[in-house]
Order: sequence, then C-alpha cells, then structure tokens
Amino acid sequence: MTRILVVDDDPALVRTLGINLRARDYEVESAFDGRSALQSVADAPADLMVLDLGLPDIDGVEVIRRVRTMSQLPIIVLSARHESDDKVEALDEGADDYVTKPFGVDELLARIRTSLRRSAVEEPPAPSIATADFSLDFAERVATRAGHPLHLTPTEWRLLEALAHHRGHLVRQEDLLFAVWGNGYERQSHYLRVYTGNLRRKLEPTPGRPRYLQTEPGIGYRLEV
Amino acid sequence: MTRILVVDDDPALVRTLGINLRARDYEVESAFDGRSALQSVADAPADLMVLDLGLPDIDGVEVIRRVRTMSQLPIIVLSARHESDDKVEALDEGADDYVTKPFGVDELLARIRTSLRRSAVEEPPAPSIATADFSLDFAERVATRAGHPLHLTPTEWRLLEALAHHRGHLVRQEDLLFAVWGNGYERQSHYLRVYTGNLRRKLEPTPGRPRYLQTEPGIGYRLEV
DNA sequence: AAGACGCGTGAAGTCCGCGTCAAGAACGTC
DNA sequence: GACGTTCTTGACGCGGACTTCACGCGTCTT
Repeated sequence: MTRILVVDDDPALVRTLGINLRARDYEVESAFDGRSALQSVADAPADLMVLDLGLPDIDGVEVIRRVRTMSQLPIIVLSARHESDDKVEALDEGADDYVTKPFGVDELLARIRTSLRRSAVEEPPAPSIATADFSLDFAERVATRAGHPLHLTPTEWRLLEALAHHRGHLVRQEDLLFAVWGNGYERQSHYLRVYTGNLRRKLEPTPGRPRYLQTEPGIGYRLEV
Repeated sequence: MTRILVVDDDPALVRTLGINLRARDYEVESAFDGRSALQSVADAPADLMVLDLGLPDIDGVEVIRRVRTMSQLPIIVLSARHESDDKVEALDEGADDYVTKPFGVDELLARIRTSLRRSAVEEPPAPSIATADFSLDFAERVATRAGHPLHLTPTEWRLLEALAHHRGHLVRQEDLLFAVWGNGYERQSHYLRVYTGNLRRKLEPTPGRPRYLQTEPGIGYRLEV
C-alpha cells in the first residue's frame, strides 16, 4: 500500500484531500505543521509527500531542506502564492513537482502518479462494478448496459469514480465537488444535480426512481450496489 | 525532477553544461574529479551521469567500473577526438553512449533524453500484430499494408510499440508521452495528436473513423486488435 | 396552508480537446 | 554544403462536453 503524507495547515483541505486519496486506495497520513511533518518523516517515511509551503511554524522550503537530510521521497509542493520565487526555491531544495492553489484533484493525482512512477512505486488498481443492469470497468474506462457498450463523458466518469470508491456509503456533496471539479467549487451544487441526472439517465433502469444512485437531501449521494 | 551528474575537470564546460541542463528543467550536480564523482554516486545516485574520460585523479574507465558496482544509472561518456580506444573500453565497461568533443549541446541533450528513456522503459519488444488491414513486426521493424511494405518513422514506431505493449487496454496520455518522449514532456499532448494522426493515416482503412487506434478523450488512447 | 428550500430536468450558449494542415527547425546522408 | 526526411510547433475548425440558467415539483418548516 502506497502511503502519502499530506502537510497543510488548512484542516478542510487536508480532510477533503485525504478523502480523495483514500478513495484511490492510498494510505494517507496528515500533518498540520512543519514540526509534526518532520517527525512523521523521521518516524516512518511515507512514499510521497504533499507539502504546503505556507506553514505556521517552519518555512516550507526549510521543511524540504530538512526532509532531504533524511529521505529522498518525492515531494509535491502546494502554494497559494503565484510568485515563482517560491517555486524555484522549493525545486532547488529538492521538491519534485509544484501545484498552485487552487487546483483540481485530477491534476494533483496525475502529478502524484508521475512522481511515484519516477520513484518506481506502483500505483493502486481501480475497482470494477457489475450489477444486473450495467457494468463499469474504471481501469479500462468501459461501461456496458445490457451487454451493449455505453458512452460516458470524462466528468461522468470522474463522478462515478468518486462514488464508486465509497460504494454503499454516503459521500458528501463537498467531497464530490472537490473530487470532480477541484477546490473552490464547494458551493456549486448545480453541477451535481446535472451530472447525477446524466448518470441516472444512462445507468438506471428507471431514472425517475433511482435504484443505484441515491440522494441524501442536503448531504450528498450514495452509490448502492 | 531528473538529476544529472556532470563530471569534468574543465570548470567552464561544467558551468555551461549546467546552465543548459537546468534550462531544460534537469537538476544538475557537478564533480571535477573521479573521487568526488564516486562519492556523489555513493551518497545519492543521480538519474544519469555525464562523464569526461580525462580526469585528473582516476582513469575514466576505472570510474565507470566502480560506479557499476554501485548503480546501473545511464552513463554518457565525453572523450576527446582521437582516443577511440577509450571509447570502446568505456562502452565495454558499461557506459551507455559516448559523445566526442567538441560537441553541440543539442546533441548531448538528445542523447541524454534517449538514455533516460531507455533506462526508464526497459521493456522487451512488443509481440507482432496482424489484422485484416495491416501487420506489424516489432522485432524486425517491418510493417505491411495490404501486402505492401509500409514505412514508419522512429517516433511512430515508438508510439505504436507503447500502444501495442498494452494492446486492448487504455493507455494514458502521460504514459505514452513518457514512453516516447521521455521525462519532462508529460503535459505536451500536442505530440500525441499529431502522431496518432500520422499512424491512423498510415494504418487505418478509414482514418476519419478509426477502427484500431481509438481515442479516450481527456485520458488517452487504446489500440484495439 | 403557505412559503422556503433543495432536487431534478431541459435547453441555451460557451468552452475545450481532438484532429488536421502547414511551415520552420533539426537531423542524417551523400 | 545541399538535400530529403523527420520532428517540432503553431493555427484553426469542428463536434462534443461543460457550464449556466430557468422552471416545476416534492418535502420540510412554521
């Protein structure tokens, strides 16, 4: 199991990021300041580190410097600042990649995959789903309905993926929005209404009476299989 | 970030090389003699090594020999014009490529890319493919279309190989780019558009409506046989 | 009972990614 | 040094995907 250490002083971001990473079958560890991040690396280094540069106690670049004295694990830096000074400095100190906030999970996941591949850690597999009415293969991106191939758009796949990883469990709107559209969209629940509608129209035998994709009003959605 | 170790006793050369490599987003480490080069490899081996054979302290070939006891990282040898004996010897000891001084930076960069690519994807050639419309023999690098020989460029072969290696499965854009163009090109999906277009024009019976090389928008491509 | 709220649906306008063409640069060959 | 091939990069059109809005309906609140 691939372990990822997320370091950020924003608890909300750490939480949503953690949920999304766990949904991809990564094992997630979190730290909210530089000190505990360093402690974590010293104790049991993860396979990859996602590090916010703006930490309360220690400067982010300094964290990188100290981590590098202990481990060569890939570091992906997050920063709200657009100044390239930080970027250059962080990369010089040994960061592997850089993502500016706000960012989409997809972008971060892609960079995580790339960094892990460079450090020769294999990525976790994606699950598949098969019901009486449809089947979904996330690795191959193939969906069938009554034996016939079914076309799903990229956004529909992303939403389904976020739901499928927590199959049987309630997924909050904010988490779905973050998983599919990235942060900064926490309030725009129109998206979810439109795309859950699309999915039900394509997957459910009776879209008006959903059997698999269920609504939890005010909270979120649940994929029941 | 890919790290390259440059070893040469000429500070001016090390400096200009460093500038050019950093401009290409490589991380550069330098050493001016064999001893510190070996030290560097022992401490934290880079992803690739550029090594001048004429070092002040240890013979270049000897450096290669000792490096090979520690690491399999690609080694590109720099040598002055006349010493062809050294070149052969260096290759025998496990160097991957050589460049004779004086050389162009572009030439060295090209060889660096090639070596990194080789070391990253050390895969056996994909097995042959034969369909109703064309046949591909990767070991022999021979393609035919309707019985007639068909010419494919090196890049087209590499792309086809990357696809054929996972035939029937979805291959992500990032993976294709990495396999064909090497590090640092993960985001330039323009290449893929051009070269998938080339391949379809040469292989598909109706390039406008691909039967074998299929697009998964936003994700990647799939070779269906 | 009336209003507020959230969800589902359809439809319009915009945007984005893909495929295509073409020109210039780089490379290898003679 | 000239030529042909290959690679790289830019521009552009097109179709599908996304975003956004308006509206109807059901449920919950007061």
